Amino acid sequence: MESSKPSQPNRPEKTAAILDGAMRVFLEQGYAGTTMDKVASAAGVSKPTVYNHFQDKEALFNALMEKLVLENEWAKCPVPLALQNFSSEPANIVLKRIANEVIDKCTNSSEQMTFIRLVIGESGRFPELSKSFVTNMDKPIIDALTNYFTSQNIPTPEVAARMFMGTLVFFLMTSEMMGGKDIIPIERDYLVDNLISMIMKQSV
Amino acid sequence: MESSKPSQPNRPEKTAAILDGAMRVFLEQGYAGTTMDKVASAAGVSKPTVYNHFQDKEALFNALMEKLVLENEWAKCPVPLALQNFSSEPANIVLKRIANEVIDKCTNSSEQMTFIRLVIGESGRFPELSKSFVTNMDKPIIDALTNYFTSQNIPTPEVAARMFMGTLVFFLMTSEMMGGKDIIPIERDYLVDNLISMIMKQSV
DNA sequence: GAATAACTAAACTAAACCGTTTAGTAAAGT
DNA sequence: ACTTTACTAAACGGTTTAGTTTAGTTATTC
Repeated sequence: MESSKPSQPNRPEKTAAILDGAMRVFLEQGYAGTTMDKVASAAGVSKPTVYNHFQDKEALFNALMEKLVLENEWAKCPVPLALQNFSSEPANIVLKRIANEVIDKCTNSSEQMTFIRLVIGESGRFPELSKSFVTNMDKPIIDALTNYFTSQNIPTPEVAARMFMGTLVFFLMTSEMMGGKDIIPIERDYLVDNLISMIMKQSV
Repeated sequence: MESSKPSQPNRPEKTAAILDGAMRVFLEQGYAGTTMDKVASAAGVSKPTVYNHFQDKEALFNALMEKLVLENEWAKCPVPLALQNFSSEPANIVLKRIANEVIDKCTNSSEQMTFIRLVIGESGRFPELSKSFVTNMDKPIIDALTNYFTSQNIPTPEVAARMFMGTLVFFLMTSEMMGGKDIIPIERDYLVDNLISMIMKQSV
């Protein structure tokens, strides 16, 4: 007789192993460069098992990306949290800690950078992925920064928030992601300190 | 007898046609997603001709990217040119024109955006490509802006230059490239005007 | 008008890929 | 003991790919 459940639950630990292996392969090979054999091998699992847990390559990719976007360290991020209870410390201290956390998170583990690279690289062929990224990663940070700059009496807080993040992202992209550290060098503390000071001087 | 030239010049117009077809395919399909049959077809050329003009897929990709980086509209860019002869107009007018040219160049033709997306997406597997991009595109702009801000008595001109470009790039990336226009919306003129005003207020 | 150089269309090779099937194993429940 | 469930290793079918070969075309040159 027909079994009523079209897709069985399978073993959840295998699902996790497949997603973990898929993450390593997709992140460094891109979508088209990833083969299902490599995924199965990286997951320590047989290929039919991969297809028992996920319908096809695209379904696996989407499931992985959804997981990475939602579980990303930036989402449960220090930025919104640290700014929510507008800490009583002076603003330049708070902002410097935030900036350093963002930069460290990208420079210490190459995974964050590789993930962003993949999202951007595939944003043409997977537009929903990049929109989900903006919704779950950029928007919370921009909103939190905007609120914080509002509380600090910065005249145009939405603009200040984008200047703050934009400067850090541009620095990370050119220096780390694109190997431009020695081409347009700038000392990290010098950039962060003066970025913060230029923004805070606007306070009325 | 052996012909003394291992690689004949071929017809230069065919070389151009191949590069043109390759550009269209590589830009929208990425490296791994591009097939040599699609390139030949897009170029209006037979596949053996492609291989007569370029040794293999990777050589064609590298030749195309080198050409795009060097011939890019940003390289012979309005930014360094417009700033070289520090025009006598007021700084906020000059900067606004620059900002609008950068934004327009990205929003009007999707090609610029697709090119940057490809460079970032492949920067892991083709690190020389992204370094060449930084050298030929980012560095001239940052240097020109730094010189300009120096001439305008902005205290930390290297930082101001990175804030200016970073804010614009972050805006373009989130709004246009990643489809975040409606997720974290901001009016373009509002952003540009206040970005410039916040930087120029630093003038001593 | 024969030789040459650059090209074309089409078929081909060898390898890789996606997704499936087959046969069999290990562990659990009944 | 027998069945069921989740898995494995290996192979397979059919497609796609990078790159080559073959045979023939066009145009120029001598």
